[in-house]
Amino acid sequence: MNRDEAIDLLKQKGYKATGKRKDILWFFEEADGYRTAKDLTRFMENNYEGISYDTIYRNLHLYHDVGILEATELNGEKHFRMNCTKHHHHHFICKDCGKTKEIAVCPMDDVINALSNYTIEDHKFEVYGLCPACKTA
Amino acid sequence: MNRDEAIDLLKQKGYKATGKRKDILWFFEEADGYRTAKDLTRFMENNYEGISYDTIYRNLHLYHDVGILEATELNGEKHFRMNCTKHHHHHFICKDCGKTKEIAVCPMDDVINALSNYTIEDHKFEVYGLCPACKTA
DNA sequence: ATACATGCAAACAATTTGCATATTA
DNA sequence: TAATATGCAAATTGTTTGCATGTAT
Repeated sequence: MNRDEAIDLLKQKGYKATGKRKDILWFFEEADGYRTAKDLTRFMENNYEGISYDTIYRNLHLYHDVGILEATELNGEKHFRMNCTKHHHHHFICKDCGKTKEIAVCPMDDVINALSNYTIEDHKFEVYGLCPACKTA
Repeated sequence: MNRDEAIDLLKQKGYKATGKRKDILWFFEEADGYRTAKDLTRFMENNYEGISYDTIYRNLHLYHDVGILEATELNGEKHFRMNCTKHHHHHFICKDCGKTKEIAVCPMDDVINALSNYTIEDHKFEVYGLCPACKTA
């Protein structure tokens, strides 16, 4: 999902595409990886007129509910990134910069049989470490 | 890891095996699944003379650092369970009761090749849903 | 115009810290 | 006894809420 698609989705669901909301989307589009509420706040302070934390959280929740953002826990903090659900995939996540790389492998096929009497609702497969750039630096 | 092994490990590292610490281990051994700080506190209030939250958190951290407990995020809350690192494996986790079931599959072999210039430090593969018992209830 | 969004301030929850006291090895 | 653990109270951090005002449609 990119910024424009997200704005369309918002409008389509009856939410307003305000300036702050567009800025937030811009931030995540540029980030291309996982970012915290604090990262976002700092960005808004530096590049725009600032934003209050309640608005940050309200919009992070909204975006997550609507499916614009996806969330994960990284280094003990909640992180968000633009959601891409066009095709199912998993991520390598850099612990340093938060950037992600798609992993083609999904292990669920092998698992489903082994859990026949369980109800599977969701799964998470994530690989953590350092990306080539952060590895060098 | 069971309670006695954990106590040995504690002593071996120079920590004291106090009454509260043993109670905490007892709780997690019985639980056989993921539990929150609040779950643990409630247990201590009901079954022992109670415990203060600071002691709860100090010991959860200690146990996690030492490797007695492992942690994960479940339903938006931090959960802990007894760690078993004797053999590498992953979990199905019941969103309702927190109990876990080992999964024999680990997808990492397939992934390592695809990430040759990345430094892989860790990975997480978890399947969430309802266990047979909670499914019925 | 009107429904939704924002900021402010305050509430709330979760977690951590300093320090005095109690406990284990 | 000497080092470590605990409780208490207070501080800190992260997140949420009510309400008045501002803004997009």
